[in-house]
Formats: sequence, C-alpha cells, structure tokens
Amino acid sequence: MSCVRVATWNVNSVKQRVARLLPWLDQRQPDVVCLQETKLTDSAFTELLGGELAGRGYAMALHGEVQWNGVAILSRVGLDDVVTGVVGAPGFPLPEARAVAATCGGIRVHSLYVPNGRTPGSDHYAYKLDWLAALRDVLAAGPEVAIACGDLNIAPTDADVFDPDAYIGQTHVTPPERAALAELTALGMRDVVRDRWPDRRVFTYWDYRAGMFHKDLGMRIDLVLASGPVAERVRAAWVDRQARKGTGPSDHAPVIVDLDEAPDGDIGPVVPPPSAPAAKRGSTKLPQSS
DNA sequence: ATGTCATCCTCCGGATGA
Repeated sequence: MSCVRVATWNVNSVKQRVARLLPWLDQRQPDVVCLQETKLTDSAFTELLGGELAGRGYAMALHGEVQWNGVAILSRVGLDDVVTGVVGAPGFPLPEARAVAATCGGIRVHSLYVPNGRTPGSDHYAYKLDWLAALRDVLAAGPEVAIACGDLNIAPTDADVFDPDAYIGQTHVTPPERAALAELTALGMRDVVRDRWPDRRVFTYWDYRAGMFHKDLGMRIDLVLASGPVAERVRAAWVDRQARKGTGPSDHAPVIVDLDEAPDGDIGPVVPPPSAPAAKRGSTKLPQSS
C-alpha cells in the first residue's frame, strides 16, 4: 500500500545543513519536502544540491535570495504549476522569499516562512500580520486539496511553548498572531500534528542557547495545515527530534506527515515504474537511530 | 550568561537576524 510522505523543515541555511539534509532524505524517504530558511539564491541552491537531489529523484521548486529567508519544495511525486511568493503580500520593504507553492501528487503544497515579527508593535510585527492576511486570501482562493507547511512563527496555544510566562511580551504567542493563524484554520485547514497528539508535549524549535534542546524547552511553530480532504488521509504526523540531535543541527526539527493514497486514486503514481526504481522506504545508508 | 549559530563585509571581528 503506497502512501505519500510530506515533510517540512526549517534548515537554517541549506549550505550549512547539507551534511544533515542528505542523510535525512535517505533515512526518512520523504516524497515531498518543504524547506525554509535556505538562505541561498536559486542558482546557488541548484549548484549546491541539484545533482544530489536529482539523483534521489527529486524535482525542485526554488524561491531564494542572497542572504536571508528562502524556501523550496522538493518532490518525487510530481511538481507542477509552481508559484513563488504570496499574491498581495507586503514586503519589508521589498518582497522577501517566504513562500513557494506547487502541485505535487494532486495536492497543492505551500512551503511557508512567515515573518518573525521581532517585537510586538514593531513595523516587522505589522508586516507579519499583513503577510498572514495575504496568505489567508491565497489559501482561500486556492484548490480544495491543499497543505500549507512551514515555519509559521506562531505557537498556536500556550500548550505549544515550554512556559507561557517566558513568552509574555514576546512574539509568536500574542492574540493577534494567534487570530491570524485561526483565520487559516477557519478555512478548514487542520493542524494535523496537534490533531494526532492532543495532549502531547511536542515542540519543533529549540533555541541553540543554554541547552534548550537538551532540556526540551522549545516551541511548536513549524506546522502542517491540511485541508479537509488531505487531513482525512493522515496516517501519521510527528516531529523528527532525531534530526535536532548530534553535530551541526538546525535549530528546528522536521515535521513528517504520512498520507494514505487518495480514495479516488487521483494522486497519480507514487510508485515509480520499474524503469526508474527508487529506494524503498526504510532502506537507508544510515543506522536507524532509536 | 548578552548563553548559539547563521549571515554579511569598510573582510577574520563586528553588526545584524533569529
């Protein structure tokens, strides 16, 4: 029985993360990968990883810039109708590389890097809220079979931060940010990890400083929001904490979601034809850590 | 601990972003 594995990962510089990203792809075998904070131009990304990814069967949709931001979608189940950016979104002051969308295996996939907001009340905070409003309009106008993945830079509830008191006066937890996120879920987009683990302490980001990961003092700000028809197909949804361990990790962990085949079979062939065999899920060059 | 890690450049130490 085939399924589609979708993942999202803020890699905090793909150039600095090659030694983690490629083994992770081989180990976890995602079919669709949304990346954020690639921090590379499209040409530099292609030069760095184009060959390695093509060799693993991935097509790429890239939207990067020289220094900051940058998003991508990797897919080995098709990659069509690529759109970069969010129509109507503001810049700061110029447009930033924070969104790319593509249709992969019959699903409209969005890789998102929402502005941080820096300080409540700041210009950047207003930018974050305006950007989210534009995103809402794009999702509202888009296909019904959709999944919006990425670093939303919002902790949906107080259960999504290690200590609500530690975040008083900080971004990521303020009512206007949570209201902006609620406008996305009001479109019918489900937070599939929280749906799966309603009572679990689950984070996706831990500050590099002060041993925050070791102490599990983090936040859940990397989300997978799935429209109803996709949410119904979710068979697994989890945070890959292994990828946050060891040498040279990102400060974010990947989120991985497995989807059952679409009931009417409209997702296309997810098993390549015999002429183009791909690695079987679970076969890995790396030891599978526990 | 203003704690770390990433980016850039009046370019190897400091400013900035997260």
